[in-house]
Amino acid sequence: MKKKNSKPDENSLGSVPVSQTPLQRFEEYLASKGLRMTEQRRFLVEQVFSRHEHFDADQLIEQLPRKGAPNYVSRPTVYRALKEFVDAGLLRRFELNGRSVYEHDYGYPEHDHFYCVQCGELTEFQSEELVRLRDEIAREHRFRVRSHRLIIQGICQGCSRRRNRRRAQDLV
Amino acid sequence: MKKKNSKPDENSLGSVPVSQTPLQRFEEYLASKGLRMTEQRRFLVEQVFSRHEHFDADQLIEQLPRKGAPNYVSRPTVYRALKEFVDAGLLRRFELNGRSVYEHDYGYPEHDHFYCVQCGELTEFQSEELVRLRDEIAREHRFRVRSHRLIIQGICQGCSRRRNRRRAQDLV
DNA sequence: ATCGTTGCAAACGTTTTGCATAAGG
DNA sequence: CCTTATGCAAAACGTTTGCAACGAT
Repeated sequence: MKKKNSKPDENSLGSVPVSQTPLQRFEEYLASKGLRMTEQRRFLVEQVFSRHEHFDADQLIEQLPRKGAPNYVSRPTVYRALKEFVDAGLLRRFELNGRSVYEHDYGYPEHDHFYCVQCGELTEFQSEELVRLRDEIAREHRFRVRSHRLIIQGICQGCSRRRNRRRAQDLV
Repeated sequence: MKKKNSKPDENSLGSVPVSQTPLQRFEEYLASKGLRMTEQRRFLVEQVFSRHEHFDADQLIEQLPRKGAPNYVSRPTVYRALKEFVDAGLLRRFELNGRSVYEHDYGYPEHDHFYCVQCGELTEFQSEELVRLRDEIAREHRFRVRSHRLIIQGICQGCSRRRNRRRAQDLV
């Protein structure tokens, strides 16, 4: 699956001021739950926040050292850590084509996604108008909003152009 | 998973006039693809449209005759049929908690969902304003919309009340 | 008669689990 | 020292597939 992420401007809408690094925040979370900071968890936080991109468990594992190498982390530990990261508010999880996809949550502004059914690209967008409308709809239905997930499916600009070009050629 | 569906008024927004039954429409789809109408497919269309509710493959299979009984349909055939129903435009598919969930699409107006993280209830709502905003955002990003999927997570009115009541009791 | 469809069993890919060992606080 | 965390192997989960027998057109 391809991905593209233009990191939205941190100074614009929805951005939460970050006073701690993800690692510090995770340490705090662990402490509050009586859990422990381990080499593996520390390393995984580092890896996960080393690049801002959507990823699934397999993609993360691929970018990690292989079995035998220095910082090897086993598959179950990766899965367990991902769950903790979500609980700790570091990551957000959603589902796409039957697998779990993760993205940065901590210190990252609220946003939604376009999903191109042609090339599989997932692009972010932000809309405060959307959040306003969401809250208004929820209020009307007496629903207490925690969060939401919106994916707009269709054809991205790139694929749209490629498609038209091809269609034009077909006529020649 | 619990479900509740107040079927939105067919005369209101987004509703498409239905000139054929789901079965007729499916027959047309099959014919157009050179596929065949079988007892199993006919029976499954019937079952799927016998009640308007979200369901996953397992829930559907549970409501079907067991192995040995008259209208038994095997698990693989159910899965194959569900895929065909989606292709034929009878059903819409989405993912929730790692499994595929299906809902009526044919003749049913566009809508979105509230998902109560407390009781797992999935409730529908309609908003033409939302569709307008979606299209506007997509236009700005030169994205060609095919469809979208929005789930608003939070606490439903019922759970909200139950929670407050309990909290009030705790104070006594 | 042809070719799509079915049921079975077995495979699949992702995620989770039980358990003995290792290691953080 | 006590308890949580890890790695391993194996299981679990929802879903898909190969194939021989069946059935619609």
